[in-house]
Amino acid sequence: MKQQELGTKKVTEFFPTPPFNFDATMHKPSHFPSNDTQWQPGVRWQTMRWKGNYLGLKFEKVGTIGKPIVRLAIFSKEKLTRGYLDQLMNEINFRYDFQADLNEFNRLFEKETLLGEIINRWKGMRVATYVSLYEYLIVGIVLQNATVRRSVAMLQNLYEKYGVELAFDYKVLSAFWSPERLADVSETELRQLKVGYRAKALIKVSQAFVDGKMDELDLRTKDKETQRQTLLSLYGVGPATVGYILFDVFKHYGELRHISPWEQKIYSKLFFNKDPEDPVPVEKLLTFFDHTFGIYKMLVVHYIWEDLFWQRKNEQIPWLEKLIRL
DNA sequence: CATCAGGGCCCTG
DNA sequence: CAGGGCCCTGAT
Repeated sequence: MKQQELGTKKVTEFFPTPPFNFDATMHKPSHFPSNDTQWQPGVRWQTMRWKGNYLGLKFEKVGTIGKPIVRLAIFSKEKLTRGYLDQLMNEINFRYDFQADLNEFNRLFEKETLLGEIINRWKGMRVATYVSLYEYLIVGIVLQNATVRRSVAMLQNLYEKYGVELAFDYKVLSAFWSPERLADVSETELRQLKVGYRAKALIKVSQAFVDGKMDELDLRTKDKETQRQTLLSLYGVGPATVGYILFDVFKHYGELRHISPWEQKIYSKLFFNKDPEDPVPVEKLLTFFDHTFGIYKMLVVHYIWEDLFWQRKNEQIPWLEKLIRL
């Protein structure tokens, strides 16, 4: 892997809408580990490839939940222009959902007996996506039909062959390749990285970004169903992957219409205290979420989901361990 | 040892 | 619209 030294540093600040929970926004314990990021309480490091530049980001918690400030150190090879920085800050505001208004959401659910407790515990948590749409698609594809261990290995292999290592703030973290880099490689070459039949999808998705068929900023201006159809037109991208993207990347808090078997078991346990061996039918779960949580249904699920995985960091949850295919 | 489903999706009939 | 196949791997 090539390495780049990011010696230039520029510090700036964000003012998220209150209430804002730094750690719950900047670290999602349910995500699988990858070498492009690192977190400790109050600090998150992240690599970023944006508009042709490689960047190292270091976010730090400065303010409080009620008066939030996020300090961001941006590391780059060359000095960045004012215009570039302004657009970068807009992009980060969007990806990390810093300007979200969750007042109505909080008001609607904070009084509920069990849910309210969870929402209050993580009050101000945002739907943060740390990568671009293209990069999220790559992650989505390596997740398909694989164990966590295998997905981690696939992404690692791809990083080693096509990615870049960025050295900044005394750390070395991996960063993504450009879509151009993958668009013309052979399927055989990719298959050597143990991605299996996903090779074809990785190439075709890359090509869609290169020839402009897929454009993240343009898609953001479209409505949800147009976004869905556009994403579904990508080879190797189906309803499951698109569901995650509409929520995580495009911030549709009510997007939930696909539930995979392991998620079904977890929801059955959490919401109905049903044994994973005998889960609630998916159709019933979907109707329940829709009727109870409406336009916020996936956001509610996200709070409960992350709460569960935060617990898992501290204590063993035996029934959960069985459902996570490591 | 074999078989099978899977943190899906495509293609066929 | 149902069902088989696909890279692999872990479970049975």
